[in-house]
Amino acid sequence: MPSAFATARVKQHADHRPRDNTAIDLTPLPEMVGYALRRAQVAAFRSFTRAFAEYDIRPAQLGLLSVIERNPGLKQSEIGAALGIKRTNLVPLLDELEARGLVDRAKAASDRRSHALRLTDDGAHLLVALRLREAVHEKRATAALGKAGREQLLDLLAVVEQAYSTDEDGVGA
Amino acid sequence: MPSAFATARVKQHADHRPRDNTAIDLTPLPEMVGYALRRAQVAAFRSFTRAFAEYDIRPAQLGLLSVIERNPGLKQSEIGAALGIKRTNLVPLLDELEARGLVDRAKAASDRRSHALRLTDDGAHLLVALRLREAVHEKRATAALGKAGREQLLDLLAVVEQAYSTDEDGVGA
DNA sequence: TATTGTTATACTCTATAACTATA
DNA sequence: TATAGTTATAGAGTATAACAATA
Repeated sequence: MPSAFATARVKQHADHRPRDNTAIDLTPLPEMVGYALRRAQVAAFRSFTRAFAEYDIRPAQLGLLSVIERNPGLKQSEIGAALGIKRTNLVPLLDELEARGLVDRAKAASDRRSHALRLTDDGAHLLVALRLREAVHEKRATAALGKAGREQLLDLLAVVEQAYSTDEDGVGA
Repeated sequence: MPSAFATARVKQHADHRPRDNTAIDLTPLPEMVGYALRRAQVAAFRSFTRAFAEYDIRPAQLGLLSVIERNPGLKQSEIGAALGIKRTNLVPLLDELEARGLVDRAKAASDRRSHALRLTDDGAHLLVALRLREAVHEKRATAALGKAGREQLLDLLAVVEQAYSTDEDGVGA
């Protein structure tokens, strides 16, 4: 998709946003940030699944492999906190990566309760391939958004995440 | 959160985006659109859950009630297509709304295979309250993003959804 | 034959409670 | 007592296959 087209659309506002041709009135859903986030996230997830089908890797798994490589020896609880995954849900994720021979759980010498996580050689090699595929996949977004649009989106998403996280009861003071 | 602060952050680029103080290197996850989408969407979902806890309403349910009100008499398959919900998964969702007396499934006269969906009076009344709460909840995003930032985000999300949907194998041509 | 709604089922993500072994 | 990892379990979203009633 040509970048010029994408750039033009980025400058559109609500009135010019693409409308459904289904004749079904979705008002006010398309104007809700949460709804738009959900639609985009589901589309991105499906695209990811297709792109990484040959490796049988899901987004959370790529995230784990990536963080473990950049931070070898980290404890499970630390990685879970960094990625927003509860330690209880991290267990089966790591079980699978370990069973596939991609990650190694070693008893830490300093604190024998915890595990020091590292990639195996297989894991490191696979991650190289995954990163290449990731770069191609990411270009999908960049091609449609434009470089500046993509950066802007990342900034706006960080603001939204922050706004909805700092939120005690969900409806403000 | 003051809008001036939000606007300032919107203009930041990758290098100035808020960094983790966990000392854990997440590179390159924060630069991936899919990862940022996921983080923001989960935060928005949790915020929604808190905001609508007293009504016991989830995002998908608000979407259904909203679309049914604006398009009374629609078939399940039509609503499912409009909201991106498979008809098989729509069944338990509508079952619950019907059991709570919010939605009515009537046999359509024209095609007796299908159901004409309508809100009950209770459903219509509840939706009024839900819309008020929704407006308050949505202000969270607007306050953090600014009006222009929010519109920009909606535009960018529409582009991303489109880009990842038009995508056959997830990695481009 | 095709479509509408349905049932049954499976997998993933998220969540809470309680256990174990260490600290 | 508190923490790290684990187990068990439950709820919700998404997915496919197959069935009955109707078109």
